[in-house]
Amino acid sequence: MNDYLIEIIGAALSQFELDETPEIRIEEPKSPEHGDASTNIAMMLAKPLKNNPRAIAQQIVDALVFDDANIAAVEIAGPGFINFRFAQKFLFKKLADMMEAPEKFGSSDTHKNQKILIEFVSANPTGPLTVGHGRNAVLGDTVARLLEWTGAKVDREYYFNDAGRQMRVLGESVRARYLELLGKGSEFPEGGYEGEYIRDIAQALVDEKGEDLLEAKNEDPFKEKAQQEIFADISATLERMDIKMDSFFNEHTLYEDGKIEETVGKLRELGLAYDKDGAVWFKTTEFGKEKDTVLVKSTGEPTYRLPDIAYHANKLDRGFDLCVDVFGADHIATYPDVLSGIKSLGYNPEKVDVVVYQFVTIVKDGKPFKMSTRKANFVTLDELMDEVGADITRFFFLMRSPNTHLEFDIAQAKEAGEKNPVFYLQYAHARIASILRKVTEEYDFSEKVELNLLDHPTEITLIKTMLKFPKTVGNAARLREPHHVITFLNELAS
RNA sequence: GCGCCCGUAGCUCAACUGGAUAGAGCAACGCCCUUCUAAGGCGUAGGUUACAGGUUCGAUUCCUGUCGGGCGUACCA
Repeated sequence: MNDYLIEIIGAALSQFELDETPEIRIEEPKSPEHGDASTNIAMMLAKPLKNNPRAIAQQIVDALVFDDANIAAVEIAGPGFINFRFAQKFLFKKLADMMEAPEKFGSSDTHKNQKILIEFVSANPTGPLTVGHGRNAVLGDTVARLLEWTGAKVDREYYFNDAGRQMRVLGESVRARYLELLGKGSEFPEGGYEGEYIRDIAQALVDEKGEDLLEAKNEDPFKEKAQQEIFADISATLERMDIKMDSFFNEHTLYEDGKIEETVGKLRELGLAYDKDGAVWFKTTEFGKEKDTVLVKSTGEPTYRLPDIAYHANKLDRGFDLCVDVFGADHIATYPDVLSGIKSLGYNPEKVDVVVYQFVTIVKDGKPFKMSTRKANFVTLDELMDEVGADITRFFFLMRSPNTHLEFDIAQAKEAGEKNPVFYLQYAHARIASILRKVTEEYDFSEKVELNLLDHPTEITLIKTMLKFPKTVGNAARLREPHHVITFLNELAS
């Protein structure tokens, strides 16, 4: 429809002698009094034509030639808007189109033929997923679905690292609990993981191996067991949320392939990496940063930045047209460095897109619930789902724009009445389903349906609202902001 | 200090990326229903969009500055 409007307006504009035709933009007015579509073109032309907008609008309208099967009325309003009212015939035609393939309604091909990799969750296997990971997981999965709906081929990838300091501490923590369980009480490592799940893993080891591990030379067997158990736990949690990963990428492989070395080497050649104080530094000052950053510590161990750069290069090497990363606000600092890195290596940084989300606060009994991972009084994603269910959990995580802080009110989520936005929508769905069931008992829909009977103002409004769905999906996908869909559903249901 | 994000009704958040009269849900207030409590129904009120400038026909939206909050600013991830 917009294309049609642009076409007829464009034709009407030919009466003016313009050096440069401004872009004709079609908008949907907020208020139904202002019609179904609107353009500000007359206001845009006020300056070049040195005439007042309303007069220009009048000239355009006078020259407008249109098919009255599409448009019922054209009005000039306000400072110079030209408003169009769609003909009912047009709406019914759209409605009929929609009913041709209802399950595809809203999908589009704006990302057709695009291969997109979306990386999310990416929690290292040091403990159960928390609510923070939950927002990440749901956001990532939903953005993936939106991209699929707009025609893309999407791969979901989980990036993790089972080496490194964190995992060592994890192994030590398990070992300490293991010794404790066998009555050989040792000191608990400083900064170790205190969560109850560590004890469970240790218990599993005691059950399996008895005292065999007392003589273990290092924490490796403990680490391995922990990783295995925790990963199983994470996978189960994701599955519970109906999230399926296509691939898991272990940071390890970057070392095995020599990609880490290669990356440093290339950066050195480019003069962007240098040695100082026994460490290798990345000249981030070249990219507008205040300080250079460390790529490889003096211990020889890389910081996370280096593998991140190598990983993104790897993703782009795999031929994806777009790589989307989902991560929390606390990780934002590495992002510019990664972009600088891959740009230096000759990749197009525009192929990397980041969805950043702000933190989640759990509100319990009307008060924010303070969480600390180290003290293990965090709320796990599983606990949250135990409390309110998987669907509601997903919904609440999507309800808000990613870049605002999210308050997850447990009481509201558990509320079974209309106060709970999830139930509000579910009721709407249930009632429609019930009407459909009743109606299909009495009527035969294989016959042609007389859509013209749907001429009550509320029915027209409903049709118009429904027709906004494809645009909503498009926006949500493009902006990677799933909450637009929820906002839409609320409008539809009300 | 510097960087990113945010500041909208009492609270939690929308506002289709620059449009016309800034919208929902809680909470509040009023009425209806009710043996009481709870729930429910109808309705009302609630705003200088943090503040000050700027850009233009038009700003919650873009730019600058100020104030306030969150997150970073590690040879942690």
